[in-house]
Amino acid sequence: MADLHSASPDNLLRTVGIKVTRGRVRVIAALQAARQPMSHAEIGTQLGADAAVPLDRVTLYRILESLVAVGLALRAVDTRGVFRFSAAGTLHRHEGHVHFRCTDCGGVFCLKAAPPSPPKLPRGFRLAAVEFDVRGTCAVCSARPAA
Amino acid sequence: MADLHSASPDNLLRTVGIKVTRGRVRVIAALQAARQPMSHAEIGTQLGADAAVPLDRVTLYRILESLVAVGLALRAVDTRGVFRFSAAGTLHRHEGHVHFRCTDCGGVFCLKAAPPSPPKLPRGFRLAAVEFDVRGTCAVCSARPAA
DNA sequence: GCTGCAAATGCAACCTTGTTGCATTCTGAA
DNA sequence: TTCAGAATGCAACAAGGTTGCATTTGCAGC
Repeated sequence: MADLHSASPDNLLRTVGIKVTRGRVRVIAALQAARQPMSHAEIGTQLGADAAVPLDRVTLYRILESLVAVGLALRAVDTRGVFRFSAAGTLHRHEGHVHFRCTDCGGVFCLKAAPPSPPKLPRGFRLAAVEFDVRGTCAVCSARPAA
Repeated sequence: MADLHSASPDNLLRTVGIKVTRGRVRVIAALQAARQPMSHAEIGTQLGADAAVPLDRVTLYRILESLVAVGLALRAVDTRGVFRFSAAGTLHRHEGHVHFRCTDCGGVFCLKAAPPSPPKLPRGFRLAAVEFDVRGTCAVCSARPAA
């Protein structure tokens, strides 16, 4: 399985089976190059500066949405309530392990730990998904002095 | 220091040294009565329904801001990027168990199961909170035929 | 290399959440 | 009772995010 950081955007898109468009390729490249999760505004600004043809605001939202849907990107919320996106670490589904979410930068990190088994539900309840979220401050943000 | 849950809103406000106003009293009462952190919109709706005189939107923001500033309320961001507020000290109530979120009606139910222990973190990471969210359909919504 | 269709895009308008400025009202101490 | 400063209400604004719809484009099938 391809590594999401070294693989080319084109191949990634083909692998997951969604159309290869210029916008998606540029967004994936930007996310791969970023060291920190980026907000929608940051991605838009960077793409606008990099290319003669800026990407439409709404299209960017929809591209990010589609990337999150197929697992190529991760979405988190920072302390100001703004969505931040990052390239997914690996191509395998994000069901088999646990996420650490940095409440400062919005980064999502995949932990090695196995997720716990779902608890017993009351009668009539139907289980759809289990999410084990660990929150705190990542190494980079911990080292940085508080703003 | 008085218990933040049993103490009357009036006393709490006097204790921290800010003015006792009708708006603040109502907001604290609502937060104390809530079982879950409430969004600004939820508080506004509830106060509007409870009283003949609804609280101004901006005033509610400022009341919440002042309560957070003096430590009577806590502010967090939910997964949709919306601020949620809770009476200070209520958080410990929700640490000892697991939540089930109904994706249909949005209801939150507290399960009896004990939450799993937090996994080992990489070097430099700081743990703040662990959230074990189970999602699905609650008994009522499961019984009801799909819309 | 065409063709057709679903998917993706661009544009405009809109909604929600949160903030700022300013005039008015109210709290609480003197 | 008085009154200064804090709190409130109203209007307007800003940022982030979503929806509807017409147009363009990727790509599968021929």
